[in-house]
Amino acid sequence: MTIQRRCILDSLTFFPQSVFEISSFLKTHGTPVDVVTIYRTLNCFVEIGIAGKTKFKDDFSRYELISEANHHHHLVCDKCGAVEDIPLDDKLLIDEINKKTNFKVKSHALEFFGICTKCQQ
Amino acid sequence: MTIQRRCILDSLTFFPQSVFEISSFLKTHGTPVDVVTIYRTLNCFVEIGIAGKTKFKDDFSRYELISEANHHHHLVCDKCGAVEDIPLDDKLLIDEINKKTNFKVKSHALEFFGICTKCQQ
DNA sequence: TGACTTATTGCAAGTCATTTGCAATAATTC
DNA sequence: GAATTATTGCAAATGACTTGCAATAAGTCA
Ligand SMILES: [Mn+2]
Ligand SMILES: [Mn+2]
Ligand SMILES: [Zn+2]
Ligand SMILES: [Zn+2]
Repeated sequence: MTIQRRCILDSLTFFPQSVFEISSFLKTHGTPVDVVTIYRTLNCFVEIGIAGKTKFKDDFSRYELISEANHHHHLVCDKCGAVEDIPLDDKLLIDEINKKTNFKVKSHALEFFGICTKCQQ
Repeated sequence: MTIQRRCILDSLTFFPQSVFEISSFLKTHGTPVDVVTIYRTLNCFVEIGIAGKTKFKDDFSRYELISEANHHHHLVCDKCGAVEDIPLDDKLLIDEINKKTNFKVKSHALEFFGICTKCQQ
């Protein structure tokens, strides 16, 4: 556990952030960390299961904290790119899959694209 | 409408394929087309709404035909990468979102990861 | 504590999917 | 069929991400 790793961990949220965003945040909060270190650390966090990696339509990865208690899905604005967290009942869907196939579901990504509240005005 | 575009359109399926796969297919079927042309054509197809672009965990894009009548979702095998199409009733989820927020959903991607039938043996 | 071992950092350089510039070629228009 | 316009394919650029490696910091054990 190093200073850099602690800072990266502290800057993670349930809101998925890009490496660029994390890097900017750390720069303006007194502890600049090289992007390479951020990449390596986040990959490590994903492997040990404390962070999740997501990719939306733009093509860079976003990272967020993972917790069983906080399972949720994402509403992504097509206009401004804002991401909203939303808890959804995904049990029915998984039951449906189990009924129809014998694919063994281990994880899932439910993402909805559209226009956020702000951009509707 | 050129020969190349016709060939690319004909090689599309409801099964999402990578540019590499489409390129290989065209090479072994008498009509090699430059990958740049494939990229440009597929982007065009996506813009006019006849093709869909998907990204799974590996990081290259996959393209498939789109049709209202054939709306479906994907089961992606974590082991072999196989993709299975599955129709799912997503109405309830979207209703749930409309009830909880005023985000205006325009499209969605429901992807399930796990182990396919073959890889379970 | 301090010498020793091991893991992490940061820069530079490499990789790989995708995009862009541009001249040659093909399709469309008149 | 000549003139206009769009599409092709090569080479080169881009941009997110990874890797090599020497310097530095953490952890270990007397
Ligand atoms: Mn989230
Ligand atoms: Mn499909
Ligand atoms: Zn928005
Ligand atoms: Zn499989």
